[in-house]
Amino acid sequence: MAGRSTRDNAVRKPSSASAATPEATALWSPVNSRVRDRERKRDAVIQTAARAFRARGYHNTSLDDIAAELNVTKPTVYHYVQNKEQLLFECFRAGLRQIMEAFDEVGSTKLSARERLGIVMARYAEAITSDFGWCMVQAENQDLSPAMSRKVKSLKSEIDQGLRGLIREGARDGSLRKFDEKMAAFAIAGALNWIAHWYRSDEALTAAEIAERFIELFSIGLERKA
Amino acid sequence: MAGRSTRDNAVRKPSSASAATPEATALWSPVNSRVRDRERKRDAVIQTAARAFRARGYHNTSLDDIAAELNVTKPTVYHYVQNKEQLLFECFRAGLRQIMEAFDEVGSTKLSARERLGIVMARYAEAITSDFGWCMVQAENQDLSPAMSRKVKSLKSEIDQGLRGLIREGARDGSLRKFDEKMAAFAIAGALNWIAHWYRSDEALTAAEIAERFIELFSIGLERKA
DNA sequence: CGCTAAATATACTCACCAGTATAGTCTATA
DNA sequence: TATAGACTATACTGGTGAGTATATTTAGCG
Repeated sequence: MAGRSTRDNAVRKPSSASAATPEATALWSPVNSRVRDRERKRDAVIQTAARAFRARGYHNTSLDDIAAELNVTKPTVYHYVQNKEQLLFECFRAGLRQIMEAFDEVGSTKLSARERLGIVMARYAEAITSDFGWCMVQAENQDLSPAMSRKVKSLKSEIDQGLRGLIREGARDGSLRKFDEKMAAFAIAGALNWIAHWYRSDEALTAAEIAERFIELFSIGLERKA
Repeated sequence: MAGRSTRDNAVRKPSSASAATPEATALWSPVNSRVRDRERKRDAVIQTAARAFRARGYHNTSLDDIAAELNVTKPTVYHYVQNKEQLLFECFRAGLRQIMEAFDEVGSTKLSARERLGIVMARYAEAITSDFGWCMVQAENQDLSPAMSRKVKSLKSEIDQGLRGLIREGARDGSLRKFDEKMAAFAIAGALNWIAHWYRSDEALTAAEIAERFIELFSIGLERKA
């Protein structure tokens, strides 16, 4: 659908742009517009799968369902992904990427660990409320082959280590008090991941507002100051 | 297995206990020992299902699997539960019960809301680390028929309301500061529920120890006191 | 002992669905 | 305009697993 309409006007640029460097020419050559098109379609497949998985669950969504939502048939879906499992994995990875980006961005700043943790939590919440976020949380190991499961676990562990790292740094730079990193990271990740279970798009609060409250809660706690 | 061995010695008590009241006699009559036996077996089915679901996931566990683990065949399982969905629901309910009991116990004490919240959280953590706890967390709506889904939702909502209630009371009795109840309840429930995703029985910390740390975290937070 | 009901098993049905073999169609390009 | 290959569809296979029809055994009970 989106692919069909974008393809036509992208096709014949190269003939007029042959003065550019070979690399640039290659970028806009028809064959590469096809490649980009393919990627765009692939993304659409993954996005549609994510929405379907979130709506009905992974096991209750057949590839025929997904194909139907894309107005194509099953073999077309298989033309873009190897199998259903990989589809879930791609959804998982898309959600993960958003969170990893937050760590990357924040890693190159001079902010205190506490401030960085807050930023990561906000981006985390944003990611979790997306269709991909749902897949990230739900992509439980039992749905995946051992090989995929290992991959997922190691990627999830990166997030966990990122959180623990920030908490540890907070103890060093004095912005956070000393506390069992592992438990703190699990508590924060749990609270954030759980958003995927209750959040609906008609929710009164946005992801940013939810994150704001969570940050306050994990910062100063619930106990009344004596 | 368990059913087979317990049946034999439970069967012929009534003959020697016929001096008791009719009610007591009835309690120990063969027909009632059968009833109790049936319930015990049913519990065994549910317990086994919970363990299997936790180990391999709901959709990757067939009723043949469960039957095999009980050394019986599928129709026997169907003799104790109506269908697979109900099996999951019973597991869910077993986990839920433990948490509801915590609320009940704590409701009749004179403790501060903060103290009561701590006790509930500890029992909650305990429940979540059990096989039933896993089912409770995972029994997502997409696995259940609309009718069951509604039931599950309303039961889950009771827990949520219980948590919110304690937080609200804390603001009244001065043991907790004022804070968005809904978000606080979601954060706490999320952190606790998430335990089911990472906890393994060989975990260094017990459920009680995890709860202890979570309680501290949610009480005073991570921020270093200025 | 013989009847009744509970408990369990054998041996199916039926639907669903992941994945594929095969054959068309369209498009860029030589 | 002929060809290669990218894309998509039709129509299948094969396996799995929920649920059941039916028979058989076991245990209580008059």
